[in-house]
Amino acid sequence: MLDIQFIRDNPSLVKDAIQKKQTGSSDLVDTILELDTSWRKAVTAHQELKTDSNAAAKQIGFLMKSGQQETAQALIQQNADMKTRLATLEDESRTLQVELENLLLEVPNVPHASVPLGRTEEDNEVVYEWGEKPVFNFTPLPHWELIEEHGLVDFDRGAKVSGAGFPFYRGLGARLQRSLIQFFLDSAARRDYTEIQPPLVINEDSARGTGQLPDKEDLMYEAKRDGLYLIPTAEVPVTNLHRDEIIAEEELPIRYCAYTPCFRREAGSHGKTVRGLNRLHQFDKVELVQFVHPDASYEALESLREDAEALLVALGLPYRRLLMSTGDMGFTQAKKYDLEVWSPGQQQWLEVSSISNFESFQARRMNIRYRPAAGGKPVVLHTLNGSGLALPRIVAALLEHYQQADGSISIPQALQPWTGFQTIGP
RNA sequence: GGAGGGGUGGCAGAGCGGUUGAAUGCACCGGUCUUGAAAACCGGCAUACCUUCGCGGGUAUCGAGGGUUCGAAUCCCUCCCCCUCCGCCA
Repeated sequence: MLDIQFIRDNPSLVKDAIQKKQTGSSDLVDTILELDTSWRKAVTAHQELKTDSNAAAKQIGFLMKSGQQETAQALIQQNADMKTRLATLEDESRTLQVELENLLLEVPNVPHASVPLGRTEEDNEVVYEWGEKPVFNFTPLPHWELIEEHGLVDFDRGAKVSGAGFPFYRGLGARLQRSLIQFFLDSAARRDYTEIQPPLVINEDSARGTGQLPDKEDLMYEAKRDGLYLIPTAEVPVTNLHRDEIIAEEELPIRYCAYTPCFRREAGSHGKTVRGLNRLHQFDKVELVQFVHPDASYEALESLREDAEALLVALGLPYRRLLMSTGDMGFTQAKKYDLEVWSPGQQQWLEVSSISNFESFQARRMNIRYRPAAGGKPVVLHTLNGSGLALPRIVAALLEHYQQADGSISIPQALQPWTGFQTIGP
């Protein structure tokens, strides 16, 4: 969420952000400012009365101790109505505060100046493209046919055992995916990310911290009985790792990588875009997360992006980088890139990474601050994250990209040290 | 899951109904002393919010929430977490 002080100082900027992000009416800002004024009035009134009552209590204590019971009793009588008046004022200010906080959660992050204005995904800008789309002297198959042919993933039995979108990977399919995970993690380690194995379930506070709650509860599987959610991405537990902490400035930047399965309900997804490995309820992902000094977050965004792109380059998979427009970038991000890999068997781009700078938006919700080395008050830091990378679509693109005329699939050289095999098939 | 013990500032650890945001020690920062350092001594050292042009003033916070009371870190209730023992278990 945004700092209330920032909204007080820059109401038109915030209104503008709401319009650009298409998250609702910018009247919200006026409502918030009015509420803020009445809240502050109520707080002041309550605190002033509380000052009086504290003074009276102190006085009574003093009288009691010095044996002046009667004077003390008189004072108690005199302030008999204090309690109810206090309770009324407290209720009032608390109600206003809760109302205000709820509205603050509805205000989206302000997009960075470099983000293109847009309404839909059509308005995202392709800012970079790498690699050549492969040319085949045969018709390339989509990955689900290659998978079927080589017995790499079993969708039907997954559907029997768990449901659609919960496949079994088997044999070389399982080994290929595991090798990719290992490759991604090892690459991250070389780039100074500390590996984390986080919990795969999170409590409500954590879901709120990264912005899954309120509003996006439909995204997550819920273990109602225990008040827990299955993680939709490692971003949630890993970013919450430092919730409610004050970090020494010298420790920044903090960089974490984590491999986890991710669980998403994906309610309402159907059709050919969800065929095969394109969209699953459970999928693997290596996530990169950074906690950085506010002055360094845009630099960090570019380096995080490079960390992800280096993986695609190493695998030799053609990809493009999209700079997301204001209308398509999401509620919590200030700036976001998507990386899409080319799927020759489907003749379409597949999103395999999403790389975002949240500035202080998440960190303020989570109350993550750093203590300036020069001394002074703690300052809210900046958080970023990006996939490095999401597995199933990489597997899909890799199978399709490296399929051979004889039906076999070759493994890119860079990956072979991890797989231990050079081909799948024939 | 059962029984018991406990959660206090960066850490350790007092306080167990009144003037306590909280003794003391350690750590940290500044100063005195010293050629320099150590030691010793002196001083400082939580967070959030409200208010003020500013100095400052105020409110809240002793795991979380609620209650009793003129007054709660201290008493009561609920929940969370940690430790010990028992049970179960990869």
